[in-house]
Amino acid sequence: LPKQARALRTYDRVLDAAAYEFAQYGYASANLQNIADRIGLTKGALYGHFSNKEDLAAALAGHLEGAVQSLLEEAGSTGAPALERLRSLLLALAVLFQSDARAHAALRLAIEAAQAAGTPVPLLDRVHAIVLSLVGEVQREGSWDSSVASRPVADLIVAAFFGAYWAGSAAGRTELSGRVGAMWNILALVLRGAVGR
Amino acid sequence: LPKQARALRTYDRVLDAAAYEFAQYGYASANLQNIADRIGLTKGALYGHFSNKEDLAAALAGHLEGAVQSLLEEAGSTGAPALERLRSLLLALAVLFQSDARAHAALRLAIEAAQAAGTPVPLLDRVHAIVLSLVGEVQREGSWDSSVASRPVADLIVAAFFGAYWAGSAAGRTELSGRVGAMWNILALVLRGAVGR
Amino acid sequence: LPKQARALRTYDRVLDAAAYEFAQYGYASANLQNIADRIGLTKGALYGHFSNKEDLAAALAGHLEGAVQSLLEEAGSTGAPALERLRSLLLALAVLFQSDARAHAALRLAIEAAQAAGTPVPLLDRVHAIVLSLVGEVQREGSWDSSVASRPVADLIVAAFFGAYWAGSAAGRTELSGRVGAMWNILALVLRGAVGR
Amino acid sequence: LPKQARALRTYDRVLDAAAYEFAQYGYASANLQNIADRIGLTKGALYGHFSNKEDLAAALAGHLEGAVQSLLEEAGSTGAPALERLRSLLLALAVLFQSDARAHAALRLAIEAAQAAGTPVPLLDRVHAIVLSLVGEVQREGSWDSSVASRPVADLIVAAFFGAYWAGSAAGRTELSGRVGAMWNILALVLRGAVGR
DNA sequence: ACACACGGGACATCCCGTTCGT
DNA sequence: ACGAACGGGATGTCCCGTGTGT
Repeated sequence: LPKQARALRTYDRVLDAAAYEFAQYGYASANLQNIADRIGLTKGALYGHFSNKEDLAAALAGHLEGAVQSLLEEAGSTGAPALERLRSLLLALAVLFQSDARAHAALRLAIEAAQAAGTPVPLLDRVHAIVLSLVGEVQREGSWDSSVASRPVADLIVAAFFGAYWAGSAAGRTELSGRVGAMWNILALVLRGAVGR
Repeated sequence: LPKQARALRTYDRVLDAAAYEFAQYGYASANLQNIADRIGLTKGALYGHFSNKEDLAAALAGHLEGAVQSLLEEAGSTGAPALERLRSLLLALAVLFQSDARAHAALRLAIEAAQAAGTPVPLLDRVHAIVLSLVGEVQREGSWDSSVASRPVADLIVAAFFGAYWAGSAAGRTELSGRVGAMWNILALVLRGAVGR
Repeated sequence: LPKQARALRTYDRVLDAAAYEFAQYGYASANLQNIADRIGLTKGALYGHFSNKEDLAAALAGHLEGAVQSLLEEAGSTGAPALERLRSLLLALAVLFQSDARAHAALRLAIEAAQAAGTPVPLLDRVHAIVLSLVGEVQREGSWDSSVASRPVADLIVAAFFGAYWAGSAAGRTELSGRVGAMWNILALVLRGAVGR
Repeated sequence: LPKQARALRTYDRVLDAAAYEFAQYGYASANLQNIADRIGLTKGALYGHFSNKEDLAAALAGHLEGAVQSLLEEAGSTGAPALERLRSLLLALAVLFQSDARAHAALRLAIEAAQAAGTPVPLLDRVHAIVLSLVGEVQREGSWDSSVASRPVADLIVAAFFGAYWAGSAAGRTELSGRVGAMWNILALVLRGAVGR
């Protein structure tokens, strides 16, 4: 673990540089030389902070894990109506992936790893489970039509938000949260409207 | 000529093997030796059909291009109500990416290339444009509420369908079209419901 | 496994070049570039024959293993007096390590590995066991004094012969078998002489 | 001064740590970080005492040089029968390499260097010369048969003792002097026995 | 036309030696 | 003076693309 103040800052700069590189090129094409160059370091200097390329990716994954964990816990609490917690969760995720380059990169790496291994993406599974649970609560609270199966609704929500992330990641991330907000309004409108029928 | 016939078959087998490799590992980590091994060929034989790795990817991209082109043209025709054409387009895309390994791989490669270049994915842009146009038509036809801005609706639809693709690609592609159909039902229900209010 | 005639020759040339490099510099300091240069190859070409540096060392070890195995089996047979078999074994080992560069290198690598791991050298243990057994036979046959403990005699023989190898390896290997022969004469003389007393 | 005293102690501890590392892994694979870790220092601190890796090895070599020099001078003196001086020299060398980790390491490094340079090991040459001289004296004193050529006898003795060192270094160095003593008894027995013929 | 071997180059890894800050 | 961070370079690994033989 780094002990000096400068080392902590360097560690962070390395992590950020790696995030941009991984997000742009993926794991295999990410170039440690580029990462070092981005912050004026040498490859040898990186080795003092991370023991190898995979370790860099793991650090990003840990960062994402922590950020998502707190959001999911917040969404699982009972302090607010389920509808509000669901909306907050989705917007918070949108803001996270838009503003936090490390989370952005870690998500890409997680998806790549899952595709290579032929396994589901753990993060998406967990988010889906929470969303599914919240949709059920919202329906029981009477805000949304209970006759609609909750699983397709959860599928739709998760797919839409992560799909927006992918589509938006190429188109420029600045507008992600705005578009996610607009999409949410549409969704909420129609799901609420379905109740009124 | 029989020689040409076998060559064509080999060409196709190479393309399929490359599709699976690219879909699983992405461009950079795809291994030409593995591709050759998948169909019992040697690397040297590959170069009789494709001049290099990029050429393989280009062939897959061309395949996807052709398949999508016909779907988009169909959606742009005027032979059916816009709502039906929109539904058909989305389901057809779902079936395409689920059943056609080459399209699946080409989509991943297109997204990777766009992310590396920092440009939008042309395919997604084109689909989005068509969907946006169709949503407008549906609204003008009175099937959906015209007071809702059509762009967020198109965003939602595109994001949801390609998001479902990504989420589903990890979770097993067999159920993709089923889930897409269910999601479509939800969307159509609520968008129609909004009209009824 | 290499299939073509040229490949077999190249494989052998690589093995020889590696033997000289490993024998001279040991495992860690052996340079694959040097090995390739010795036979006018590139490092990349080596990769077609050996998957990595350790694999090269393993091939040499396998070579030594086979050579020693046949010598030990010959020494364990019963076709000749034990004294003669013991003498033949030692001279054959001397000739082996003097004339076979691969065996020479493999022995050095085996010793290095054993030192790093803190374990005994399997090869030396096996030779010692055979020698100990043969010494016992020689004593029971009456050629050597039975009142002398056989273990120190075996220790002496093994130590002398492998020690001669080490001392001789630096001083030039050409005279190894000659010196070993002379040493053997001394040993046989005195051990036989002890009987006569 | 107390400062100097501590520095001397640290210097010694570094030397010991380096000895164990060099003895186990050889020069190339010895890791300065490991050496520092063994005694709770950092690499930077090492460079306060030694200017580089080679300097560390040179210090060990100097240590061995001094120890061997005194033994050889003792063996060259005329205060005792040659047979006794020869026996003492060999046992003293055995004890040295068994108990003194620095001497042990330095011997390995000396042998490695000689192998890399293609030159004989100076230490072994000097020991061999002394032993050869002593064997001649012993023969002239009438303790051993003069008709036996003294060079092979010296070869045998040197090879046996350094061979025992190598074989024993892997098998555990604790019993080295015991085995050397037993081997000496065998040698002395037979060489004396040869006289009796 | 295929199979195998080979050339070439890029990259991750690794560690020695130095330079900062404390 | 000690220790962490850093620079630099060498080397093993790996794979794409080309040749040579069958």
